[in-house]
Amino acid sequence: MTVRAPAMRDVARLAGVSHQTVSRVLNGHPHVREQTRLRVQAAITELGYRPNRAARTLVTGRSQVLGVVALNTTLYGPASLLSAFELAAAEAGFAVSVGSVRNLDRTSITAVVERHLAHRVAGIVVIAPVESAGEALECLPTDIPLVTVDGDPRRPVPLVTIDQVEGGRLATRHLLDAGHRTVWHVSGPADWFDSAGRIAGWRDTLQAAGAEVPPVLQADWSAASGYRCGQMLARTPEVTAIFTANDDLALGVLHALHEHGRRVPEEVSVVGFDDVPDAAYFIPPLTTVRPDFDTVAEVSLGLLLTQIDAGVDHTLRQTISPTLITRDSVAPPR
Amino acid sequence: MTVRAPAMRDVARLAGVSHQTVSRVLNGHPHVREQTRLRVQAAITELGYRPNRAARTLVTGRSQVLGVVALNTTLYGPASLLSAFELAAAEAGFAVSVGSVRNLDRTSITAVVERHLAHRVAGIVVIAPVESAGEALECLPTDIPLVTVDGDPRRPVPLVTIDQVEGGRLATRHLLDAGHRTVWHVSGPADWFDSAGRIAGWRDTLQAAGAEVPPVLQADWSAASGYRCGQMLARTPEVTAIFTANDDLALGVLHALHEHGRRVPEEVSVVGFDDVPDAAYFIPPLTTVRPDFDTVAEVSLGLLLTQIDAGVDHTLRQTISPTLITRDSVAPPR
DNA sequence: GCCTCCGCTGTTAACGTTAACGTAACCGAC
DNA sequence: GTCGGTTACGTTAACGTTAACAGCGGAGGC
Repeated sequence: MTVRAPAMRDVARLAGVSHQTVSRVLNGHPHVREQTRLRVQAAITELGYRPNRAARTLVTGRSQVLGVVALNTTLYGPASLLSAFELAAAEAGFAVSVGSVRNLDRTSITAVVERHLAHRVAGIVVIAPVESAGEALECLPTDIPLVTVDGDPRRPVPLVTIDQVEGGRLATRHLLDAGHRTVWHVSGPADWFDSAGRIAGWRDTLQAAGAEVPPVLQADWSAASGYRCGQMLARTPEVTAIFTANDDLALGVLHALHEHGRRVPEEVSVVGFDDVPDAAYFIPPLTTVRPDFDTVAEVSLGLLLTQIDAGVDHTLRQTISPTLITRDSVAPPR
Repeated sequence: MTVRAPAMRDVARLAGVSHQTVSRVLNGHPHVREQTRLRVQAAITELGYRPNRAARTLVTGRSQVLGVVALNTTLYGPASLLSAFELAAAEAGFAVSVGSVRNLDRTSITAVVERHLAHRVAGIVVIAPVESAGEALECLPTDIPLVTVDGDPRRPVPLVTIDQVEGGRLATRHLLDAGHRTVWHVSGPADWFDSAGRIAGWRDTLQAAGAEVPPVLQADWSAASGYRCGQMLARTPEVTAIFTANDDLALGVLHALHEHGRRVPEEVSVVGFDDVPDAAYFIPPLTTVRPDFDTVAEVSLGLLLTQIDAGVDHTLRQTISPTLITRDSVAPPR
């Protein structure tokens, strides 16, 4: 038989005060005598008292929990983001409840959001950079703080995002600067905003330089699909420079190139995106674009917290610029 | 001014019943007339009513939330596990609150657990396969359902784990069967149980075969440290077979071998662990050991749920066997 | 000396849900 | 026709916390 966990009134009784005074001590209210505060704190530690968040949530109407809606937390990008966000939230005294979603469809996203809402989360972060996520957000109660990460740039929702366009530019410009006449692109799935942004940056840069714009090779985010695209690219002699929408795709491309005996970077240059920890040990070490996930996490948490505290919806959007990491996979064309 | 969210009594009033009847409908209790149930359900959808989980938690004493304590959710293994667990939990009607922890030290692990306890989580999963996590668990209230994943095999706590020893055996035996006289090992950090298990399996197999047991090269989990070990290995002519404790390490080793002009698999064979999605596109495609994270997630959730429902602590331990995935990085020695 | 204000503390009433119990109505058995 | 049992509800009382307000001293101003 387990005994009931100690509640506020038990602490109060032991300290010889009312439960309200205990509450005041716990919440750091002013107007509590130092001596009383100490007595209460002693009682708390003696009983091993832990405040019941559920009761607090019930009476205040808001929990100290942040809900996250994430798409595929197995990928390096989302996983990094989630981890960074969780750490930042913990520092601010918030717990994080993740709701992964298997599919991109609207109903499953809505279901996850509903679950968060039922728990009366203080705010929601949506890390689901696809069209359907934006749609699902449309028909949501507007009275809850919400931040979208890598979401739809056109939607009137607070948004913090990696500057995908800038990333695409960085990669493409780097290859052009190395002397390549044009750059081929292996993109991510069409419905991801990440893909669209990177394509836009790539295309812009090409056009601004007066270079020919080759057709986009569309893949998913996997090395396997990168490999398939890479096989086509490897067979096309005029291809000398490739920008892939992430590092996994780059690995697949690298592999296909290797199989076809096309040497990197001597014959073909490759630039990736993400700077996964492994990228420096690809063969050859991969030049890539590094998004700063820590900053994205901090900024999005900040946006969420200001909404929670002030109740204001600034409809801000913050853009974090990525940086180019140069390694050995780029060289001038022969 | 936002209006108060509808509560049970609002639904009850609209449906012309008592709030208790609404509760019964919501919880699927029997003894509710079909007609009444429909009236209530209609009222629920009309008002857009969402039950308040906090109130439920308060009165029942248990929330429908599972707490996870995880170490580094950026690594492929933990990320996969977490994602799989979250999906499984959602299906069972549970939300998942993650508590990442930056360091391995006991206090930070305890802090995360305390946070979960304050939220009155229904159960806790600890995915922190290091010594210090086990210690932190020692001094925890025993009245909360708890499952350890990849934890300390010696501790009397329900545990579900990949059979690390078997994985080490699988890899080593495969290399021995290919004709190698012995197998070198690049291990993970010393305080991880994963490392210890894989080392044990490797050593056992070597000894059972009467092969010489080379010294262990200890690394962390990163490709960078794999590369450093790989450089030493590459300079040692008698090395013909290497088993690395994960695929990232293998990538680093592969890279070092390539740099030193030692061809894989012609001169040196390599086997990894984890089967990350990229492994099939390493150069050469990596033979590796695949743990079944989905099963681990399902089993650990199952263990947790039986503890929650029955209140029993079977102190079970379930071991999930990994499988060998053969690709091109292994060949007979010359 | 009285009135006011402020620092400190206690009392009471919510918050929204479930558990426990009460109460009709109905049904079949004897 | 009474009795026990079942079905279909309603009533009341918790759960543990915070908010609102009340009270009670003592300090300071007139």
